[in-house]
Amino acid sequence: MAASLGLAHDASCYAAYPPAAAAASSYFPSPPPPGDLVAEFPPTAAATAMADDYYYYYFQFGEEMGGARAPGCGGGYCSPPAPAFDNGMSLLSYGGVDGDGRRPMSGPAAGTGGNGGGGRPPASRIGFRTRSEVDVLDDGFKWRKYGKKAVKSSPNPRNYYRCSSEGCGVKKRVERDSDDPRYVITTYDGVHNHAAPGAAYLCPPPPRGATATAAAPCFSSPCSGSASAALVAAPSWSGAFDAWEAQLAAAAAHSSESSY
DNA sequence: CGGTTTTGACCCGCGC
DNA sequence: GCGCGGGTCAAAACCG
Repeated sequence: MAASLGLAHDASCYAAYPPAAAAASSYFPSPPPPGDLVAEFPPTAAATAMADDYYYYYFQFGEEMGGARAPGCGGGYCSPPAPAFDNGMSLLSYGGVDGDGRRPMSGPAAGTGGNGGGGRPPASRIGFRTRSEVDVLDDGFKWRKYGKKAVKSSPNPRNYYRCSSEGCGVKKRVERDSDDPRYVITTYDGVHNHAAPGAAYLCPPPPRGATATAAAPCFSSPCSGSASAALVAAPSWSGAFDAWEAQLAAAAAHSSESSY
């Protein structure tokens, strides 16, 4: 099932948090810098086919980007903002469609500034392409498999999962990239209405003394419930950033009494 | 024994 | 209307 042996630690570090948090449309405190945009759309046919109506994130890890995991990664959380490209994860592209079904992507602007870029806010359906040897990446949530289907566009079967939490209708699809089996394409559909059981991965607290413009690449402490709620509730990129800033501000204001 | 996985059947939307 | 493909259901098997 979920990553558990061998590369498990790496897998959870590299790919655990982005899906769940991004599914909440709130993962990234800020959009990736334009310079890190390699392509507007997923590079593979399978990925492209899956990106018709949801935001798609293309992650690539480690050695290919010349990056190195930050020391704290194995302990729990790596932040994905720009500075974090040194932590082994890279956001290569992201895209989506606007309300007319077109792909309006012009880089990060499409999802920033409260939709000011012309694109709609991040959709509740998000896809990731992650390089992993394990099919099911541990994202902190508990999933129950409810289907498996051979799809015509890929020689690899597609697996369907539903969040096991009662009342949470989030689903995800997992399949190997037909063009490059080293990659796993994971699609999240919906937003969790609850905190992740493995919340330490998903909503880290800001580091003591951190500022909004200097997010540390990795954290390892569990987060508070309020911080989690703020992140989950953030409706857009800007909202996510606001939430992030709120966390930072709160941490700064209460650093003397915070208890991570 | 309860939760999860498996897997064939079924349903539904879409294109022709 | 029909066939196809994708998504879901649900019962049985499996597992801790």
